[in-house]
Amino acid sequence: MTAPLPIPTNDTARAEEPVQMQVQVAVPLFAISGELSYSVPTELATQAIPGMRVIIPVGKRKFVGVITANNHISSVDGTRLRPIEQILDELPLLSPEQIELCRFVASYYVAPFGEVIKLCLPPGTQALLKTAKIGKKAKLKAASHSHSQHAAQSGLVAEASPATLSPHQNTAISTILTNPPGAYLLEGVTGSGKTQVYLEVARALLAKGLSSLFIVPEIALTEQLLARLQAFLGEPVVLLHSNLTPAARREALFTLATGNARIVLGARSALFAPVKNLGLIVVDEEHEPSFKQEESPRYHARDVAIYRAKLESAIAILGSATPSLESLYNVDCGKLTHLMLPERVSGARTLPKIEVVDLRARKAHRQSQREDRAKSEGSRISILSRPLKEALAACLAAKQQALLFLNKRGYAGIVVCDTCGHMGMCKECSVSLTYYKSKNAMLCHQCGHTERATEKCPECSNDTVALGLGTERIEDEVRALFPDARTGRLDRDAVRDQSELQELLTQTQAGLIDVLIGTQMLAKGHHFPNVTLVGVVLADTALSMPDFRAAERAFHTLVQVAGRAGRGDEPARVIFQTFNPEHPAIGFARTHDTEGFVAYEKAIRAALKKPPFVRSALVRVESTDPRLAKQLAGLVADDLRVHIAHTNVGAQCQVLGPAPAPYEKLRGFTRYHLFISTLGSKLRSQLIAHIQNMDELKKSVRQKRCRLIVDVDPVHML
DNA sequence: AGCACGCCGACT
DNA sequence: GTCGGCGTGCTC
Repeated sequence: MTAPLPIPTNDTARAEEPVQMQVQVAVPLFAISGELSYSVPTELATQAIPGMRVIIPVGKRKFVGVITANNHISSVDGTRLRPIEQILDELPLLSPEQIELCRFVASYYVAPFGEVIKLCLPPGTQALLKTAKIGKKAKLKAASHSHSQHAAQSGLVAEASPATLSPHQNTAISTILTNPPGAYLLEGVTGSGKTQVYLEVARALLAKGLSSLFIVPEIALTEQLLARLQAFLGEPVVLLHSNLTPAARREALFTLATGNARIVLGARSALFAPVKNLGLIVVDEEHEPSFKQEESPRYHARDVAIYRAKLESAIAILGSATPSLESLYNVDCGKLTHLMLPERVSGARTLPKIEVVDLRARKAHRQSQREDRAKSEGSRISILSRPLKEALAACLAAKQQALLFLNKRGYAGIVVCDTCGHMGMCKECSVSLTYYKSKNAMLCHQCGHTERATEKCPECSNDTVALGLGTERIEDEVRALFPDARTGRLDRDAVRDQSELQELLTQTQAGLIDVLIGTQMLAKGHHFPNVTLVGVVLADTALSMPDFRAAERAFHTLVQVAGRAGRGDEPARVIFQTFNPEHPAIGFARTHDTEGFVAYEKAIRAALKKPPFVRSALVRVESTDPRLAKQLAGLVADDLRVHIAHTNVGAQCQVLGPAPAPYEKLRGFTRYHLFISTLGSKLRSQLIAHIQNMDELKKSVRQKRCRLIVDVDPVHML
């Protein structure tokens, strides 16, 4: 075939040529990281608008893509392009701001653009189109209803404001509403009325015709906020989270895209929702690690929220009782305005007093422990200290409820032979198997592998012992100590889906459970008015994580768990059991001293050059071939260091590693990682681009001999 | 992810 | 001289 002849042109000649339209289309195809260009048949030219979905040919197959840009070209240039086949919408499904948001997320988090665009699309359409069938229902049509009609389609009536807002609440609300749209960190202890501030701001904006988007860390928390939003705003609220059926999700997106709802509540992915006239984005519990998506695109909802709010000239409010160091740093940089609600609203109790039980001191009470042991089921020393047991007894006697928190599932974390030391390990992951007494099984918390519990050592046939603590064991012990108490367990093993979770929460709130034992899930913002005792069985577990944020997370969790107590009328007690009573995360949590903890932790991060004082990225090489993973990670590190030396940026960055990841083996993949930190984000992008361009690495990735994972602003170091 | 292209050995 | 192996690279 001959090459197209270069056509001599000048502006006049070009202007006389027939003009044709060209569009850029984002294709949700894994290997295509950007957009592809297509010509638009003349009969469709006026209908092809950015934000609309189209069917386009790619190779021999057809896909649904999204038009991200359009421009006129000469028809001569256009002959090289394949034409789009069909336009699927009559109105853009994505706003220009949504497209720009996706562009930012794709470039900042180094994710394929098409993959990010998928976050905005209704389910189904992004898939490969074998036979291009898009139902009529799926089409976004120009028909629209007015808001007033819709609010009338529901019969909701807005509820009046509570008679009294605290002075601090009033100050926060007026600061937010009287200034040009800005980004705020709203810090307030549990019970200080943060939600009321969100509601008042949202209502004021609704009156101006502006929509609001509420993001919560997990689906379970949407329920209580949903009720308050509907009652207070008198508007239908669109729920958006990954648990929706495809049909429900589709309907939610189309309702929003056609401007038929103005209040959205959802989990992190709701940030990409097609909200019209956006006036406010609220990120509640902004310190929660679950706002970071742990698969591509690995975006952080809190940071994307700030970006989207800015893009749409909307207000952003990040709320927390225990703000992240990142947000406090952004306050120092002037990117966020700090608003405080320093006290609980009138009517709510003061924060509960927290007692720390030093588990080391129990050595002095060996004798009494032996007596306890004889009384309980004859096993090892009791997990519950005397003060916690006594508090539990008193709580139960008073017909009140108790929560026991332990961040470990199962009965015991390790099954070991006490003769030869053999330990039950997962064959696919470098972790020990967790013993479950109820299932008489051992299972891997990483990959789910399950095997029968071994009473005899597979190596030497002697007896094995189960060591360590888990929620299942706590429940066992509580039942043994208090046979009449009704216990419930709140963890991923006991509660498998949203409906089971809701049921357990309802039961607890109805007083059908006396002692609720659980993991993380227990700590989140649930409201338990009758809980007067919160026990943290072992505050140390979170501190031992191999992660520079371990102390911060431990502090957050402890404060949040403690905050579950004393939300009703009765005074409450909180007891932390620990082997490290003098650890700052525990000490500052004990006195609810966020400021003190932050000052302590900030100094450490600054000295160690860790986030939020530097920009970071975690680069991981994974392979089923352990040698290759190690070798490639080493190659990446060497190459990167040479590049840094050549470009003379050594003073502005740091490369740690390569090192085996904390879970060195996971689901059969051996994992090595590098931690990169830089002073600015531009240098970080450059270093990441350099890694992605390494020939040998690219080749191995292409041949599927390894995987490369780049996590920008990582939250978990695992 | 597919699918074509192209450069090597075994066959008619 | 031709068929087909799969390693490599592209998809507007």
